[in-house]
Amino acid sequence: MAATIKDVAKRANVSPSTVSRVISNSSRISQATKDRVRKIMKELGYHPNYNARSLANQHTKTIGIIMPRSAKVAFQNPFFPEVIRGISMKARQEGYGLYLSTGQTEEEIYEEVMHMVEGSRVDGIILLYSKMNDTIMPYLMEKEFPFVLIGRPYDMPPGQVTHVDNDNVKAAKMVTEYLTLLGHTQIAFIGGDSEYVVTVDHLDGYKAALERSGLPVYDEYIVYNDELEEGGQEAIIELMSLTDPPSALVVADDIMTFGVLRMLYEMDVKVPDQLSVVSFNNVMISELSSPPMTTVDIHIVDLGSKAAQLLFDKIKQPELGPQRLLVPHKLIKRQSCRKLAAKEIQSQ
Amino acid sequence: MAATIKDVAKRANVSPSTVSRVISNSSRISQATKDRVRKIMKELGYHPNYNARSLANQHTKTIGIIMPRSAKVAFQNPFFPEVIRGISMKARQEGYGLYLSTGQTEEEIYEEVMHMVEGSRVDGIILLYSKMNDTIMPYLMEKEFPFVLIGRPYDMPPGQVTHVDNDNVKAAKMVTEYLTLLGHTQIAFIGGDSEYVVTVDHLDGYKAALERSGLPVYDEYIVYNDELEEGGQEAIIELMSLTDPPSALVVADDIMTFGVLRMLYEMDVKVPDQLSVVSFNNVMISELSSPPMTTVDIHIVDLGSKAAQLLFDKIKQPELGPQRLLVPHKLIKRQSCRKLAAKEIQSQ
DNA sequence: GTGAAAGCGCTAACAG
DNA sequence: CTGTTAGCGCTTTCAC
Repeated sequence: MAATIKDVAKRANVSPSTVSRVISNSSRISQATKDRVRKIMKELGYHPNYNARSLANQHTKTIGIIMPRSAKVAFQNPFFPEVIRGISMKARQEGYGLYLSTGQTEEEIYEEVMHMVEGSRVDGIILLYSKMNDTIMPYLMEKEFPFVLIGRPYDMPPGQVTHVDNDNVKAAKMVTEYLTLLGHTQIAFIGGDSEYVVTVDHLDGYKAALERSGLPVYDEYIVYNDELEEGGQEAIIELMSLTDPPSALVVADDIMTFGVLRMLYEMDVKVPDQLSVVSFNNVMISELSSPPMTTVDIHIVDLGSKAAQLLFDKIKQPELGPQRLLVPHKLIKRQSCRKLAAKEIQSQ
Repeated sequence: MAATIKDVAKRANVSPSTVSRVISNSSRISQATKDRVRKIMKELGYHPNYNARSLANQHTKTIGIIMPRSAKVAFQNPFFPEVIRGISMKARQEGYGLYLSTGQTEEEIYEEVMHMVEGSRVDGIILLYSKMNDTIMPYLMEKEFPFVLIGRPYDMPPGQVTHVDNDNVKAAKMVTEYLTLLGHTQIAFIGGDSEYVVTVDHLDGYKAALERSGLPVYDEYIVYNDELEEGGQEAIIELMSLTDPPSALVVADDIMTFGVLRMLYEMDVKVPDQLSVVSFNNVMISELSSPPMTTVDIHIVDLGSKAAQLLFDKIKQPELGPQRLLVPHKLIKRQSCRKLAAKEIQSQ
């Protein structure tokens, strides 16, 4: 058995409480005893027992990370590893540990969260996704348990939940306008899973841009997909077999774009010559597509570390009201878009 | 404050121990009281406190996952998310939680592991990597703490540590031979970080294959890189600027291959016409490269779930000796390799 | 500046 | 089949 606080106490001829106080570096202990006790701790290889400590002082110094259901798809997407990296950096800095959800279905995840919360397994929670009809968030709110959302709450009175997000509407509007500025008028949209809030935001931005440019919104130009690359592939077939196929594409996600690009290659449509493509995220390998893709950098790591920061603030000062943080985005121009020549531009 | 076991006991007119027993579904409790107590638990919204439980029965039902240092590079590579997914599936099935390391340097990780172990934060540990001169493994062995290694122990008497691995030597030999069968005699090797055991295994296999085919091993044909795609790019420049450049490449990793492919494209060397490429891992997006890459599927998810299984076995039966599991690999032929015509084949 | 004692919430002998 | 009791290892009043 590992050495306990009592063993140290005995050896140092002090009481357990004194040892406890030197662990927490209390100011009411003389430097002399501190030194002596610490020396003994070294000798005995003493390490405080986390569970005992958590039990006694009612906090765990660990935070829970909730992945979306279907970790399969999730983990394939570099988005999640990246936000976790962001969280991880901040957590380490603040001395917190990370507890990962493993649930595969909505119910499993719900149960898991419940266990984390009611079983005092974690001090706070970060939700890595935001979807509609979510049951987790309402639960957390009702319990008044510290949590922060990465993304934007939906179906909910505003100003209630602490979250960090990109301005996805604006970003989508921006890329769509970018495309119109290049002369495109036939711009299609391939969204992600329509359950996720980010998808509705993208769509809103896309529509707003079209309207602003006086361009019509065609329903056939709007398709959804939730299966990442495979999804991207199906979507593109649908789109390109239209009688009036688009000359430009707004794609929800870089990985999906890989699939789109691949499919396009096989269909022998040249990017960007025949079709321009922009997407979102700027994941590491984005620059390695052929051609290198133009995409929106959403600063994923920041999303993670900011979320963690907000959570720690909340944990330390529970009286803090709901916070909201927007992390900026940035268009990364590479080689998947082309400016149309004047004569190519179709009139509506 | 959340309801405790005492609250339930009082309400149900039983003793706390009885409640405890219904939680663990002891066979010595009558169905009647079980039902009654469970009903009360529902009513009160009772959930057992994890820390108290862990403290009392000396186990945590959670396992630690140790990532290699430089989570930056690590997390970029889909390998890690994938093995975690494998672990995650098995863990959930067995009712275990996942605790993730966050350390960025060898020392930080060492400390973290120490805390996990000595602080009774986890019941066992999975090491996601195996490198030379590692300090973590010796520590774990000395403590006789349950752990399993993904990869192969190095610098260590064999049969000491439980691990799951691919036969990387054989896999590398296989792909190299595949290349020779296609008529290639000038085969270069781009390895990963030379500190990692997988890299030395790849190299061994590569060399063995060359020797077996009576082909010489050129030092200039062997380069290492640890920075994934960027590394891949540097490596390829070195190689192709040789007076006698290779006609085929064995690359350590799919993501690196993306970089290689990209660079090759820019240098205007055609794959597979001018250069054949094979790599390892068969990560999800591998099939989306241009051209789709030929690679070795190492069944990453299995690596993870098998490792978890071995760990749980070990935890449940500590007397169990060191186990070893090899997960099979499989060559996935796609379009990055070409068979040389008879007249193209260089004589040595 | 330090010690004694109670308690965090649960489990596990030992009784009965 | 169920209750009593004594911890698990640490923190934290309250004394002195």
